[in-house]
Amino acid sequence: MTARSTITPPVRSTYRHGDLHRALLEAGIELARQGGPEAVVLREATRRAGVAPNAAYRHFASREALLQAVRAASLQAVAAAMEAELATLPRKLSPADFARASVRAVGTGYLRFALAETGLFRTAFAASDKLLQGTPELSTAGASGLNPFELLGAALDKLVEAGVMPAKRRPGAEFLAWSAVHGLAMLVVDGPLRNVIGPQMQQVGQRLLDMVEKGL
Amino acid sequence: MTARSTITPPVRSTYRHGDLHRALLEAGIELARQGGPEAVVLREATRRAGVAPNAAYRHFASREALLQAVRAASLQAVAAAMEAELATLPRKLSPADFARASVRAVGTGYLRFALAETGLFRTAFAASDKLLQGTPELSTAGASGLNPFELLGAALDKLVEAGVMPAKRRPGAEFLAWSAVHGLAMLVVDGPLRNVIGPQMQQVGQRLLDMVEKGL
DNA sequence: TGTACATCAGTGAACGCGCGTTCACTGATGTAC
DNA sequence: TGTACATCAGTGAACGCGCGTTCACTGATGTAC
Repeated sequence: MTARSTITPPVRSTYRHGDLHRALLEAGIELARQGGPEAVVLREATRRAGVAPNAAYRHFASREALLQAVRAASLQAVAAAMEAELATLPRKLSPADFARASVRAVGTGYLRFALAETGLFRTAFAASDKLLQGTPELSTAGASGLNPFELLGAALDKLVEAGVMPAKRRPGAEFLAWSAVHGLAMLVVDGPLRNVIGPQMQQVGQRLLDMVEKGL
Repeated sequence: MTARSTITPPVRSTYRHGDLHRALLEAGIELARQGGPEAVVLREATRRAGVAPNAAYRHFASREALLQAVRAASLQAVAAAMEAELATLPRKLSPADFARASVRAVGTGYLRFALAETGLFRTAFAASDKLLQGTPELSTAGASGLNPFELLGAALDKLVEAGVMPAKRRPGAEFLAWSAVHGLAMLVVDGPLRNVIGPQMQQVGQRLLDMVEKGL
């Protein structure tokens, strides 16, 4: 999938690199962007940073640790995409409309991100051997301080506050909305609908959000 | 994840294996069952069949070809799970209720399979390097002769026939229903909800199907 | 019915690949005196 | 202000691993005569 780097690494005049931690992380993010989580390869990251393979171990305990860091950055990027979509909402909506539009914006941001940054999307939400136990998975926030899951939760809360959604249906509603949007993203990005949908994606996405809005 | 085989391979008295094609396929399915698509490793399959590694090439052109065969078998198993669920429906429902129950059964079968056979589920719906172009992906049918996608389509057709769903909303409805169910499956099976949901899975699944039913 | 021979399933050995990781090291930095 | 020295970031070489795949082969089968 992603080829080994053939780029001449940045020549360094100093013995110390200066900011190898950051350089490795950025190389890792670039690898994930192009090839998803399995493309995050320690040796390739060091190659791109212009450094011996084992130098990475001064900054990351293992390949898995680097991957975790890349994953965290990916989640942050998902949150940012959602926030960007939320920021486009007109100010002068009624509370009910604003709440509805917020939920849509969160979903639209998610789908947009999945299509635009497939590799990072897959990295953000792929299974990790590491965190099999413990739950602080989604713990990386965007500018608002909220992670993707929390952004969705906040939008759903508005729905209740505005009286659009009965409070008794609120608990667990994140899982339902998230499932719908996540499923479409996975089918298109990584699954059997890669070639089926495509141009109609925008439209299908909006219909899906209609379904969620009506069905919640 | 899945360890190399330490099992003594079945001792063979004949020079010819007899049915190596089938043996390799079954070994591949077992590997996928335990570890998903990336666990389908040619050498391990030959080890389990008690045969030299290169013997596989008499029956499969490449590792990718074996993986395709395993994928086809996995899809067939998904279809079978759906059919099993459909078979439990009471006969004496009204057409409308039967149609609604059929859609639910298809979804329930999908979710059940994803939970019970995680590895096969992931294998069935993972991206393949091979079929990046061309669309005959889901072309493996269950006993009814329909593949999972077609089973869902048939259930939705019944919804229209019974007058539960307006015909104009029918086109593309597969994508919406499938997305919802697929998303929940992926989040739970391979994603960040692995540890969050779990016991409540049954209940969340039914609420999700409520949402789909109402939202379509 | 018996035998030569083509066919082809499975073997043994080897290839090159790239990976993660460990070891003992070297060289620059910056701090204590 | 100058110097000894501890610290620690990066190096060079090597390890073992398991993989997919290719090569020239060997042995059993079954078909043609």
